[in-house]
Amino acid sequence: MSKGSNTKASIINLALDFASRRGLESLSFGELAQEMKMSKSGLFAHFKSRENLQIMVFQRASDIFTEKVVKSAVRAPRGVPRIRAICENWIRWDTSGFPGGCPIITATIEFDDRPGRLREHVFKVQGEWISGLSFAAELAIAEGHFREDCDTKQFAYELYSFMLGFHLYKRMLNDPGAMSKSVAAFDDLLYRNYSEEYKRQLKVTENREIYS
Amino acid sequence: MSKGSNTKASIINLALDFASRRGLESLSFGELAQEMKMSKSGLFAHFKSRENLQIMVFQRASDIFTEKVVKSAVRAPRGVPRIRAICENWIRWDTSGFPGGCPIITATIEFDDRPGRLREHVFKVQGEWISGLSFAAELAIAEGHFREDCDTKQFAYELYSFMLGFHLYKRMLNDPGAMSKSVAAFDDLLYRNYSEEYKRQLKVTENREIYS
DNA sequence: GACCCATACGAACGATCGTGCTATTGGAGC
DNA sequence: GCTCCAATAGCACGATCGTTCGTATGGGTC
Repeated sequence: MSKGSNTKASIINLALDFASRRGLESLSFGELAQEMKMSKSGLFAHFKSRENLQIMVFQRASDIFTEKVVKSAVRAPRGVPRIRAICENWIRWDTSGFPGGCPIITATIEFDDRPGRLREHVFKVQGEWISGLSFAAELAIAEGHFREDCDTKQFAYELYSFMLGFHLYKRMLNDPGAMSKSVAAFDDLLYRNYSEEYKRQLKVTENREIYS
Repeated sequence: MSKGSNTKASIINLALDFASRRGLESLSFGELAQEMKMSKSGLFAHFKSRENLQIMVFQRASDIFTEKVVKSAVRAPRGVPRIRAICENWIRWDTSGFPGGCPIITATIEFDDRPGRLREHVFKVQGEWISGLSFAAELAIAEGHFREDCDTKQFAYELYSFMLGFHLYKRMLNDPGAMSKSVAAFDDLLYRNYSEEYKRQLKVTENREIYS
């Protein structure tokens, strides 16, 4: 632990910042060493190979993702509140925390046609995330928030698509309306899947708020 | 024209295949020269710099896009038919034609945080495309196909998001249901924006078909 | 036939790449 | 205080990178 692991963690965090901006393929030992003010070979010794470095950096990204987006959302009650928490956490994740936005999206586009260990990692993380979104929708059905006939896989696809759209509007187009467009899309997607019962509950709550 | 321009066009087409798989940053004169069976310096002479090569390759991608997706769709009648044509053309564009799928998406993620001439090109192309989607929705309103209160910019955002989702599901996840999920999402998005009048017309047509 | 200019080639440059090998260090455990 | 081992440094390697330069070549124009 201590010394060695500390610098290793620092290196990975630094590399993660680079990767979020210019991708995992842009990582080089030389550049990282210069930024870390240490020798290239000393830095290299921590990873044994470039591919290992890339994998560890991506692993770190997905760990932070699990912590900040998934685990944090699981604290919210099952059903719609949890799904809303997922959306909020995800937007925050892509907006702040990384200079270049969600490094997982970047890695996905980067490696979708590059066979190898890294692609397998990305594939796995993406698959689990999408399964998680579907599962959250299943829970929403179980809670009576979503319609019984809600297609949870379709829901996951549409929700994730809007997240990708946000990333594009925010990072490439610098659209100041990126957030409001995404929120509107999220809201509408949720509403389309609400059960009649849940809509009724919402109306009651609304009225209570209005007339209280 | 003739000799020189021919080889130059061949180089760009070859580079475009590479770029669709591994991105514009992965292009190197050495590799291209080897594949083209010509000298590195001979190939270099056509472009003067690597950045020029990347820009010309991206320009070529957007030219093909305009031809195969935009111009082809404009031949369809204004309104919903044209929007449907856009969706179909786009899916075909991302599915076939390039070994690694839409090179514009790849370039967008790659350069969204790399200031420079290339980023400006990508920004411009993306902006025009999204404006085009909004405009198609405006025409649909004018034709009476879409509701008067349709938010065309929101429509463009959602439509483009589903395209990004398709790219992800198809290329990274290899989901065989990518196409059906996208078509379902497109259909639903359109339906949500239909005017009452257009829905009525559709029902009549449906009935005619059923009872004819 | 002479000339010209676009096209391509070969060789070389400095830089950087990933990756080995061999010291040197410096702190923890005895 | 000594020993040991993990952490870091130094140096070198072959490869590839983008780019430059000088030179051939060969088809089109006078």
